[in-house]
Amino acid sequence: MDSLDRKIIAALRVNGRATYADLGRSVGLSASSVHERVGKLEAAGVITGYHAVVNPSAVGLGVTALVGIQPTDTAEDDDVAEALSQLDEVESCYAVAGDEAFVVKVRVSTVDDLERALSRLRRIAGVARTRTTVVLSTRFEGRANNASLDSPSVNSGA
Amino acid sequence: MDSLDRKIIAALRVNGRATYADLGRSVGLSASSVHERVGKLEAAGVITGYHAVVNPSAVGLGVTALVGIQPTDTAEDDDVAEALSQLDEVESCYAVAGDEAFVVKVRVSTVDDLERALSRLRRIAGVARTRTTVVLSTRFEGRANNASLDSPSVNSGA
DNA sequence: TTTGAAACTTTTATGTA
DNA sequence: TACATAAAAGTTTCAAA
Repeated sequence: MDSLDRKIIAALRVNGRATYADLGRSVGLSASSVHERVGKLEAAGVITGYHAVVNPSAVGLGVTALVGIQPTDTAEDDDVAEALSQLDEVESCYAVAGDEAFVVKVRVSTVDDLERALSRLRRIAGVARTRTTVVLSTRFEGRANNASLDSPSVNSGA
Repeated sequence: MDSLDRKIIAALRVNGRATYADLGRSVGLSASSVHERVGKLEAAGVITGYHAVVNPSAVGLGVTALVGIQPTDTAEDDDVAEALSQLDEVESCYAVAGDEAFVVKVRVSTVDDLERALSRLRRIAGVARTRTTVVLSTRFEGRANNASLDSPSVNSGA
């Protein structure tokens, strides 16, 4: 990964639909070179995908909550995570340090749906308690950290 | 928004670089019709952008933490949020209900960097205390909720 | 690794139903 | 709206450097 790769990545984080020709113009390479580099970045697992971002309210998901999951004494983390992944409302799932095993992000339409989702979460085997933090507004989300792209990365743990 | 729009959105969430021709094939519409619909979805603010997703470790951001921000009595939320947005390490910022004003997601290279980031957070005017939850592993993140796309959305709060 | 050229595909504007 | 068409643009492959 050199500085050109980092520039290409930064550009694709801003606009995931940028054409190779566009990218080439902005980094000073031919479209075919960019194509080659992007292919390698994808193959190396540096770029893991491209996704359209949708306004959650516009698709009827106006309610967001962060939920800490406290496990029972005998809970198997992997089983709990698997069960969490089965629930459509759970958008993200982080295994965390502390007395909670996971923190998940839940998105639903209404507070009624939130209530139902929480009761579903609590019924998962291995879940002892949940602690819910309701999101009042999303100030920003999923922003690129460009600090990491300005300087060569030491850690290539792809 | 009809069922075709929802299918197009779902497809673009899975693959943000799908061509209009691809999308047309998968929803049974011509490329030009898809182009027209996607343009409208973008203009209406339903689709807010397209982004490449990068493996954080591969760009040297292997340490993630969720940090609750407790405000001082006199803190102005908007000022705190603005200050949070100035920090590169803060990837997402949610205003929340409860005794914390915000929960933020922080991404850095090392625990040393995390320590520095937290001390930076605590120095923000209006921040009384922080509560940090270290992420041990990301089981999944930013997954599409397809439940919202199966049925017509009532809430079009774009 | 980069490039330009060639073959192929997609995009995008226009006209029509 | 949706579609077909066609010109412009982009993608992708490949041989050469």
